[in-house]
Amino acid sequence: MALRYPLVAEKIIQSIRAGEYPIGSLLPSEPELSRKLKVSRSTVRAALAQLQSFGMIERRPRAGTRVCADAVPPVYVHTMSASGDLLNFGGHTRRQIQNVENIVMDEDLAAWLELPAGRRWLHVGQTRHPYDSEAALCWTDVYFPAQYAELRPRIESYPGLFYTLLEQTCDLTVSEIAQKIRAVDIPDFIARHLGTPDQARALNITRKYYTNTKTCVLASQTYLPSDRFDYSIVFSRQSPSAHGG
Amino acid sequence: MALRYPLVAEKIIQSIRAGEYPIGSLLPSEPELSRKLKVSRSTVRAALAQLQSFGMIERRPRAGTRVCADAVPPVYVHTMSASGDLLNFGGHTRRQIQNVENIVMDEDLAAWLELPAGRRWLHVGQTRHPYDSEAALCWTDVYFPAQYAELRPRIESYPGLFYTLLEQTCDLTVSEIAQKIRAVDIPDFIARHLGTPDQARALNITRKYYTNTKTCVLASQTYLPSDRFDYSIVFSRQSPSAHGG
DNA sequence: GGCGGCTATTTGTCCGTACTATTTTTATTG
DNA sequence: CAATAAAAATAGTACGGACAAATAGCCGCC
Repeated sequence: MALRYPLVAEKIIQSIRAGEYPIGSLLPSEPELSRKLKVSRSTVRAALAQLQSFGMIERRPRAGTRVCADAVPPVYVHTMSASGDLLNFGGHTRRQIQNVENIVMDEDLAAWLELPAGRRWLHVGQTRHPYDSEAALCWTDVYFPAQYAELRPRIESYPGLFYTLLEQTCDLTVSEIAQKIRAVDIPDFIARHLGTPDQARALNITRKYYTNTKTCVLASQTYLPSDRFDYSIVFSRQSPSAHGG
Repeated sequence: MALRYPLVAEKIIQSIRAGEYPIGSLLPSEPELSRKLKVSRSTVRAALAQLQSFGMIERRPRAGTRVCADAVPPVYVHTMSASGDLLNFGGHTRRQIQNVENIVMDEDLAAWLELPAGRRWLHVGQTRHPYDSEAALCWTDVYFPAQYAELRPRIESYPGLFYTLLEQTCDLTVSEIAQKIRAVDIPDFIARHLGTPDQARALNITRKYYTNTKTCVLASQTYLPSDRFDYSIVFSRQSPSAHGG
């Protein structure tokens, strides 16, 4: 028996290539494809999931399916080991906690982090230093949900990354990290800690850590003065075999 | 409304950790889990698909589901589709070439791009615009090695990404992309093109494209004004091999 | 014990229906 | 004409049922 959803996927790909659904346009809706191709909506969805895994379409809930390529594009992968650290300071720096306090997230901070305002969080402000100097290299704000207050006594002494502490202590699993990089001016009080001139530029990296239920269990933002840091990644082209399906 | 399948996944993970389903053992069958957890088999399958993407279980048709880890392996993967574009402008912008010229790379530019000075390159300056406006959103400088001058007549009309043009025309394969992000001031002549105030901040993204012989065959840098752009990435925790639909 | 065949089991696939939350479009109002 | 409200459209989720195909274990048999 011939599986249907790969055939449906192939048919849609050929329609895209034939110009029926040009790049940038919306595909017909799932029920419409279901009627047109005479298969159930489940089968259409399985086919579209395959196209999505190929990177040929972008889907947005309640807004449609957009064509973004007419061929299976090469895929580049950046693999990041958690112990290998999310930034470039592997074991080259030590952490220095500057303050720990309970806060209610105000509107400005909530807008910047793209989180709901009004909730209570445990805020940790920290700096990083080279092992051979007292000079601060960068500043990080970390925000734990207030419900995880049990973490507080362990924060100072924990040597690893905070999200691993969270996973171990609170019995949860981080399944996704959303990261945003912006160019900003360094806030004055951070500039004083870091010894940078006023109006200096920095990379601001915000991260939100999510469980598989899409709950944000940790947020952080790091200020990297532009005279000391950049943000580098190497993407490698993945072997085509991984596409097999 | 609480989604069910992530909750089911979490419940199974905790059962595994609690020793109910030890590593190496078979999970109960899908219908059995469906009865036990009081959700439909579809929901069980969605949950197991998530565990599989985490690399915690192995599934074999008609042979069962085997537990192979009691924790999510600490690997985060960022998959970047090449035509699904390296930045956030999918099909939403059009390209406008501003100038094409042969240059010799001077010391300053070479230092910024971290490439050897003195070599000859073909430089292309371009802007990106929304489809419904003439206003320029961002600026990109692209540098081809001068030996690939055969590309020049095709640059204006080629609709896709330049590195794919390079691959097609010059019979080579890009196997690695090195990317660096920095916070900068927008240079004056670019600020004039983009209509941004003087001294405005921007993200500067430089990319170098390498073949498998570690030869740099393309370099680019993009200025993204900080009032219009950020750089977002989502890292997913999953087994690098698991990519199918 | 070893072999072969039968059977229940199990995942993968497919169908049709229903509901939800949000976006997009249309109609309405000031 | 702009702002607002209502309606339609859409992807995501969830349910329950059904069939296919190949495995694994069981039985009897030699």
